[in-house]
Amino acid sequence: MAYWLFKSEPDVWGWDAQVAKGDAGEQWDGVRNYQARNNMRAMKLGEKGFFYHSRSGLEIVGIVEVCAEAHPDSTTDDDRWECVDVKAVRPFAKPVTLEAIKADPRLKGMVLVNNSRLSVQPVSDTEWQIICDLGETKP
DNA sequence: GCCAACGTTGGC
DNA sequence: GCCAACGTTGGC
Repeated sequence: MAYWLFKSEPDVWGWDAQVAKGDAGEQWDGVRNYQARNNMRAMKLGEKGFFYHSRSGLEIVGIVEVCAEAHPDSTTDDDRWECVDVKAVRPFAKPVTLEAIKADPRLKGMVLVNNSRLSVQPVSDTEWQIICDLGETKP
């Protein structure tokens, strides 16, 4: 079971908007980057990911779950781009800020720290556990 | 709002 | 196939 991290600017698509979609979820569209797309292709139904607010907020605010595996992105005719559907699972009791992640030596290897521009990233089991602990939220 | 870092494009 | 120019992302 792999873990992931999804980034979104809260002004465009934030946690509240995701929650409003309920269990039906919503497609994670608009990704136009091969690495991010490949990560989505690798996702399996039921896998979980962090929901991160980029640009303003800069913190992990909740947990989402993949509720549909990769399919064509309906926001473009370009068949190179695919997306998964995700639904909100639960919010973080305590959001985990980028600052806190950077400050934790155990999280030095995170993609979020080393390749901040990648919008859909893998998260290791250990990183998942540590961040859930920091957020006082069950994994 | 700025700008560094990164990815993509396209001329050669 | 190289690399300069350009566009975009995201932390600050």
